[in-house]
Amino acid sequence: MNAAHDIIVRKLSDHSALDGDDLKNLEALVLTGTGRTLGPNEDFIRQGDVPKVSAMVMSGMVARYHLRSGGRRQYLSFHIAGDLPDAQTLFIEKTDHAICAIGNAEIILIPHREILDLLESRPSVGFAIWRETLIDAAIFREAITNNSSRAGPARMAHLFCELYYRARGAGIAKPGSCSVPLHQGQIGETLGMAIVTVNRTIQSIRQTGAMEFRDGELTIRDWKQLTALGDFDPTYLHLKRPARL
Amino acid sequence: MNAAHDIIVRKLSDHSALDGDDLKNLEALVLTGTGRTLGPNEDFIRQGDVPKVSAMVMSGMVARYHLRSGGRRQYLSFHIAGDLPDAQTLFIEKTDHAICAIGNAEIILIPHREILDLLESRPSVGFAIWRETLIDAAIFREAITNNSSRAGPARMAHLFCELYYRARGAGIAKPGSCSVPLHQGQIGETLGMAIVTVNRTIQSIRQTGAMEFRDGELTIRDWKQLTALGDFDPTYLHLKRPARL
DNA sequence: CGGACCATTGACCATAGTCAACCGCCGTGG
DNA sequence: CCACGGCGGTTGACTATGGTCAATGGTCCG
Repeated sequence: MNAAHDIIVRKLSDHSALDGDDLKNLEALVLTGTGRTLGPNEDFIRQGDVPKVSAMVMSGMVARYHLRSGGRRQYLSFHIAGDLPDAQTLFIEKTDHAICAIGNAEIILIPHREILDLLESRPSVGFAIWRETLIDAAIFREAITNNSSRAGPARMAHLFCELYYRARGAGIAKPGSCSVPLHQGQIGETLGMAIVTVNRTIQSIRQTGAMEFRDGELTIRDWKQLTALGDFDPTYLHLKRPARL
Repeated sequence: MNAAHDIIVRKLSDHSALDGDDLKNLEALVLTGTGRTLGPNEDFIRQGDVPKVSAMVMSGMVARYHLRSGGRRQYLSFHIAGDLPDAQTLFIEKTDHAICAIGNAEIILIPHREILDLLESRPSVGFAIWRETLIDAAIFREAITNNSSRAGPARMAHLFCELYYRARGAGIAKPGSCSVPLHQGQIGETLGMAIVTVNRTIQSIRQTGAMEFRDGELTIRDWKQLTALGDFDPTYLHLKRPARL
């Protein structure tokens, strides 16, 4: 695993112009963080919490989700190495959604106080983090469109396209495959589909030869076909350097 | 109509602590803006644009939407007086969604240059605008949950609850009603429902006596019943002062 | 070996989509 | 002034996608 400062520097300089002093301050910032290892399904933020720290994902995958009255979960987004899944707690006190690990994950927790101090002294670092939260919002918007206007197979294909593309961008994908440690039930709670429908839809896509998904591993067999099926256009991810695919 | 600086001061001080100098600078900021009047369905940002200004809504309603390949629209959010529907263009160059007016609307357009200068000189104003964009993101998250996990009537009730609650918060609702100049087809493109289903769902809710929706006017007949039907909890809107209902 | 959990399959059902027609209103133009 | 056309809303009949219910198999772990 890379060191924390490598991960965040890579992530933020991917889309923002940061000078040497900015980077030095960023490295100092992550040193103030404390590591934490999470097991599958373990929450580290619950709905209603008022956190005093924000997390950066070091390895594995974490997810944000709403807990509906009645107990149903709705997964909202997934986050991989370099992501800041709860940057919004800097300025929104009471969290309106929970965050848990999907599979095993490692995060570091950085005190809000340290981040806020850095925002005041180095505005360009603040703008870079702000931009991160804006890209998050773009991903949420795409999820609205995906879950509201695409039929089952396209909806699922789009999700897998996004996860693979982002894993590529983060440099944690193997050639033609990446880790997606989701269960079929969780995919259903992401796409708004019943678990049986998830199962059947995965099989129907598998039969087209576009991809495989099994045992937490996503394998791309035909990227062009998969993106066509999912109507996937990565513009909304706002990755400056397009991932090699 | 109120003056622009009244609207933005009201909006931002609703959830952020701004001192007298901050407010003075905000008022100066909106003076640099130019007004624009929009007709129904008129775009003022198109997908792929690289705008040099950001808008604040003065009156009426504007909407963000995705244009899918094939021409289908997916509405993502609606914005009323005081909202900043394209603040994200400050830090994300290429817009990934379009914005249009719903009904007649008035906006003012403020140059990015002026806003960015203010962010550097008055960080707390920047934080307030940042928080605005984070609340936007919370609304997007709720839309994911709404459109993905609620059945037709609940989904529609939730949308109307949000629109009324926000209109209340912005001070532009009448007692028990507010303007929602959407057509049934647009509601379908918001909730991911076919237009016939929208029509039937509106009628079924109307029959419960919870609300009326007709000719662009939303009338609340039984707020408690409507919120129960829509499973509506306004926490995610992060309005400090709860709107009177 | 038993139980828990996840994936898979089958049979049936319900919600919501498609297709099509009609109504009422309004603005335009003959 | 009235006829026409367009648009939004409404209704009906039919269809299909996807949900519910239920049972089975496989794997891992205690």
